[in-house]
Amino acid sequence: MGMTVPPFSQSLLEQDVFVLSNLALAVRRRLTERFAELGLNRWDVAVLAVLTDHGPIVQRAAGALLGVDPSDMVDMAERLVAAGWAGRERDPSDRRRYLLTVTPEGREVFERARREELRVREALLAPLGEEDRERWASLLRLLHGHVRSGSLDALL
Amino acid sequence: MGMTVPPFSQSLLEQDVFVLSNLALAVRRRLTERFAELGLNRWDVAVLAVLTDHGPIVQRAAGALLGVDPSDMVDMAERLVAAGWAGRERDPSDRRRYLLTVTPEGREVFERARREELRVREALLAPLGEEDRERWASLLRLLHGHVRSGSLDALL
DNA sequence: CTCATTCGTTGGTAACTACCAATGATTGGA
DNA sequence: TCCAATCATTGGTAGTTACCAACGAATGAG
Repeated sequence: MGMTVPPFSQSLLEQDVFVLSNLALAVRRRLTERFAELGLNRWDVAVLAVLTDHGPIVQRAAGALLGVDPSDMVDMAERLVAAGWAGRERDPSDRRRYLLTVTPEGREVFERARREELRVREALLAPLGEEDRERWASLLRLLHGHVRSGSLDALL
Repeated sequence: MGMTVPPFSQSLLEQDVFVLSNLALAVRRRLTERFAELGLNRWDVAVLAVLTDHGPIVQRAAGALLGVDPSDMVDMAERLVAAGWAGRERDPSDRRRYLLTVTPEGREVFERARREELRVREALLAPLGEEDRERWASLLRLLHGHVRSGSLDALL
């Protein structure tokens, strides 16, 4: 029996937080590998998502949406521009600002990234039936919203 | 309305892998903070769990159980020994080896860590009813086992 | 016009994760 | 006895994430 993976300690498997982190890390790693095959890293995808959803957007604002420091946005934006996935132009009405836009090529590669995410998700949810998939999706979003709303802090 | 957290892009929220990663990261951060209040980092807890579950264990084997490089185990073990949470003795039958054991103080601090995990878990699951909690726990472990068994690789 | 503020940018720090090569002490097999 | 393998250890590299201070260019308020 191909037991390639080292078994964890029972004491760790009892900790939901540990299991959750471990699961997320493994899946994220998979997806990151898939993204890499498209020449994308995770930040590329995140920024492309923001540009796709929020039309032309000021570089600083895009960073704020992702919780990224303005100084760290510089290279991220530059990467996308260099790859031809994003356009960067001075805001005519405020020449300090850069307006970032997604290019057609950017939309295309982002679509491919979405499809990769779907494939990884499918592989993850493979052992689940339709009902369980819906429960999982529902619980996942519920908990995510709960945590992001800050309620978690209040309860601790 | 305290909207302190920047809203994510819809395109990112549609990606389960992203949501999962984000959720796990936030919860893990919380727990890491709690651990820090006990003077513990995440590796301390993980190693203590291994020592608790697998009696006296060879340092290298403990590392293997956690997927940690032998060279990286050195400092982790040293930290626990210095804190009085673990004992480290040469294996009488093979003096190359170190046998790591958890001390009573180690068991105690690990128990406290477990309680912290429970508190963070409780805060996370606060919006869920009893039924949903069981569903969540069940799905979480099912998916974790699925991923760790390597089935995910095969399906991609 | 002056001045405080904003924006992008440069450059730096710190912690963490994940490797890898080499070495001395020790072991066990040939 | 000799030699290959094992174990802990040292020291090194590389990538990621998350900060922070400072600066020039540009803006807008007064």
